[in-house]
Amino acid sequence: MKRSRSVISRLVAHAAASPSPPPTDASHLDALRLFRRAHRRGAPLAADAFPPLLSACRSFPSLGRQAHALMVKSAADLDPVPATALLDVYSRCGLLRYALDVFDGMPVRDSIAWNAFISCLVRHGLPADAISAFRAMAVDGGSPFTGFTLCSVLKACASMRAVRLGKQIHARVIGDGNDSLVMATALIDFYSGCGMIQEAFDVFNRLNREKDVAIYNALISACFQNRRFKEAFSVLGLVRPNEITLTCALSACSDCLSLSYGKQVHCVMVRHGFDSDTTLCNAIVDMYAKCGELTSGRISFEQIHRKNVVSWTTMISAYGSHGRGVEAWKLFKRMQEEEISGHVSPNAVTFLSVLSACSHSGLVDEGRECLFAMQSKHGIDPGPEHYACFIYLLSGAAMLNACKANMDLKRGEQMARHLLSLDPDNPGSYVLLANFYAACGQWEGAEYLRRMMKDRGLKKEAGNSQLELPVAIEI
DNA sequence: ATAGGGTTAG
Repeated sequence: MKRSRSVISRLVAHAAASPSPPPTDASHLDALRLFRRAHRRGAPLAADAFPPLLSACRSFPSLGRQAHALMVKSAADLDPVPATALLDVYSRCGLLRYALDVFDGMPVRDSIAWNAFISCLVRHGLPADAISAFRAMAVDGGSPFTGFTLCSVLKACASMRAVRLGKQIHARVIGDGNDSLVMATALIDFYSGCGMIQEAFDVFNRLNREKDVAIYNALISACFQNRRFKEAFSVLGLVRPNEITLTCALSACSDCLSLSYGKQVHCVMVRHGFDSDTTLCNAIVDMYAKCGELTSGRISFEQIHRKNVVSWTTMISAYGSHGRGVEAWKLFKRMQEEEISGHVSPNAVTFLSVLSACSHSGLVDEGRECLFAMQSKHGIDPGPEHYACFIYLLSGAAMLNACKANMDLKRGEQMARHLLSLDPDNPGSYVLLANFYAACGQWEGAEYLRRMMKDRGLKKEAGNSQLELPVAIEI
């Protein structure tokens, strides 16, 4: 018996969909409150109540578990429609294990269930498993491939560089007469990922329908990924840009160090009022920093309304690569202070950026503190890259000390000069080099450096030795 | 109920 849509389903769907296109955390919360009220009054739980409820759970991952429990109680977990919605919630919340369990427990799997499963594997960086699932889907029968399937598998092919399979899919797409924009965009992205830029252009040019901004963005991004800057900029001129277009353009400006073009993109962004898009703002900060305008980067960073992890990490690594380790460290500290109100926690990349910044400035104690804090305070296990960075930091510090102890003037000078070129405005670097000369008995060199410091108006603050290196190394 | 284009490190 096919019942008409339950009241609870309609109510929740309505709340989740308002304001119309993009559901927000607030509208999801409204939907959840509505559901709870109806549920407490004893409204019957039909299977069709769950998909809209589960959409609302995307903003509150822990509730997905409770919805799952209700589904088991009402046997809705055996129905492929709500089960697929549940799988998708777990997938989007990063709960891979739960998502796989849902798929395993489904007695009936239609194409959409398979598609959601494959998409989940791709999203979690398991392209080989996604391709295996794709083959299993073919064997399974009764659940034919759809355009959704092929789009997800193309993404897996790009990360696996599975050119043969990707081309087979392309052939099938042509055979099916599927010339949708989404499919063409996925194909462009696939060819781009495999370094086949000409094939990407061919897909674009052979498409006989009106193109949208997403497919232009895919082509522009394809050009940049394959370092075809000239073509990228000429394609850019053909489209009315959105936030994503500008983000692509900015990462290219960072790559080819084109400050003048980057500034123009910044102007376009302001003119379009795109300044609330955090991803785009992050790209602006990065562009200024990579093009040498650290101060402009910092100003843009401060202006970001809703800073996320990437905003903070970008600014920290900007300081790091400019040899401003102390500034990077201060910003990292400030990030943790604002964490309480702003809910922005550092991630593994943030810690690597901090470690890297410390290593470029010889901040051994700070680096060590960072490495320990990531485990004990934030529960993130350091990966090999974190240890490698920390070892590099220790060895750099040990090296200069060794040069000093062995009076290895030539090697020590090389290293100290490198330090100076990284950080010419940091008085600590001059003092370090001067002390190194003094330790080696090169008094003229020491005097020369102190004079140079004075001429450049740099003063070393007493008791604030930024680059003091430890005598003994201990971990 | 499922699919396309974007930012951070090394």
